[in-house]
Amino acid sequence: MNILNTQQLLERLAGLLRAEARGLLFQHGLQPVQFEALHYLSICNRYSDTPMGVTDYLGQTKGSVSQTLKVLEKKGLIEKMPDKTDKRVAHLSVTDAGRDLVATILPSPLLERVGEQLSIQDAGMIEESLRHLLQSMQRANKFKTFGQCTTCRHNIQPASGGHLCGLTKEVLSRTDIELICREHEPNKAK
Amino acid sequence: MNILNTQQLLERLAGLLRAEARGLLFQHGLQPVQFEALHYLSICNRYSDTPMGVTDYLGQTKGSVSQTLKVLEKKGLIEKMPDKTDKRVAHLSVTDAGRDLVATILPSPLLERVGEQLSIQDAGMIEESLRHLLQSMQRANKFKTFGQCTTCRHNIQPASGGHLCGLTKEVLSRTDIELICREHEPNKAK
DNA sequence: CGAATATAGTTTCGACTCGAAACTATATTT
DNA sequence: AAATATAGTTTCGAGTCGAAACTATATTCG
Repeated sequence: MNILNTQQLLERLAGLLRAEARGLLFQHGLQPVQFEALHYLSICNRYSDTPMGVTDYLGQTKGSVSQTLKVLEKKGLIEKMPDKTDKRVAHLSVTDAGRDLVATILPSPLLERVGEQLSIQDAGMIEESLRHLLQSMQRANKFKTFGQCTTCRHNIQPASGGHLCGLTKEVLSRTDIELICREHEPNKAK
Repeated sequence: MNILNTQQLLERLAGLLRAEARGLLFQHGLQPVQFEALHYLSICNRYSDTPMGVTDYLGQTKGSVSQTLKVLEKKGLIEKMPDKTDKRVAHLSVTDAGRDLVATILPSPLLERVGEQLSIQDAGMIEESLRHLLQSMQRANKFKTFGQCTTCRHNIQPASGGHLCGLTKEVLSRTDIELICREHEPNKAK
């Protein structure tokens, strides 16, 4: 396998999809990250549809997410409702307009056109190849996702500030947590 | 073909590669887009190693690109040199430090490990699938492709041997044709 | 119980990216 | 020679994001 070539192919494929989404999103005045939040809210369960849920999913700070959600709400794509029992938490529901928007972006119209033009065999081979490759990459990582601490369930943020890895019990510097980790395990919805 | 599923696979694959690169890049204080510019300069030919070439490639404004290049130059990763004949244009060359940096990011260490573990047949099928899918998507779209001369309709191979660019009317060396070009336009669909 | 602490979320501020437009300098066209 | 086009830089304003301060509500613990 020509590694560089394969990597280039993957990146250009993903790049085409991202460029298409950016273009469609632009017509609605939305940023990619804002759409990611909207998409997440359209597929997450009722324990995960809160600002903190989005924060965990996106791996950003809650301050940034708060602003992202403000935009989505102002555009009428989501609605905020207080939790019945815990008055601190808010639940976010995607409006009909929001769901319509998600449907225009996903699945990719470009990829759909391609799918129609490919033969059944070609399409099957492509899908099988992608699945095989992803499996291999996960195996090469020993099923680890190599993410950053902000999205890792081992990460603990004590009141004293800074970060602590619950797995190694070590204090992590600002630099540490930007790096990807072999022990990374994604945060699960709470 | 399950479009949504295929799209998800592509995005997860690209996401793994991007997360890995982000982590490595952070150690050098570089943004992903800055590395993209550096990488482009390390593989483009002498008609394309200018600020405008980078601008076309990145799809940003020349103002933004100017700032990106300023960062790369300040870090000693590229060098600027005036064109011999046209005093308006500058050529950008990647320094040894720049090439070293590119080499640590590309090819992906993760993907390299995967390549070692796959069988020849599996690897070939994956690569072929990706190429097939990208071709289909590029045909369904009409994006700037920035490819090599071998796939460019400007490329002419005279009987005398060697290569000739039909656009610039210049003879191209063996190394020339390995580089990607901003003027690249794909050959008619095969 | 009440005080300390933890948690959900918002607001504010500063660093940074990016696009638009003004600007300089050189080439090309008419 | 003048008008126009092109390469590139600088400036400015809008937007994103993280850090930290802040509000409000829950939970823990002495």
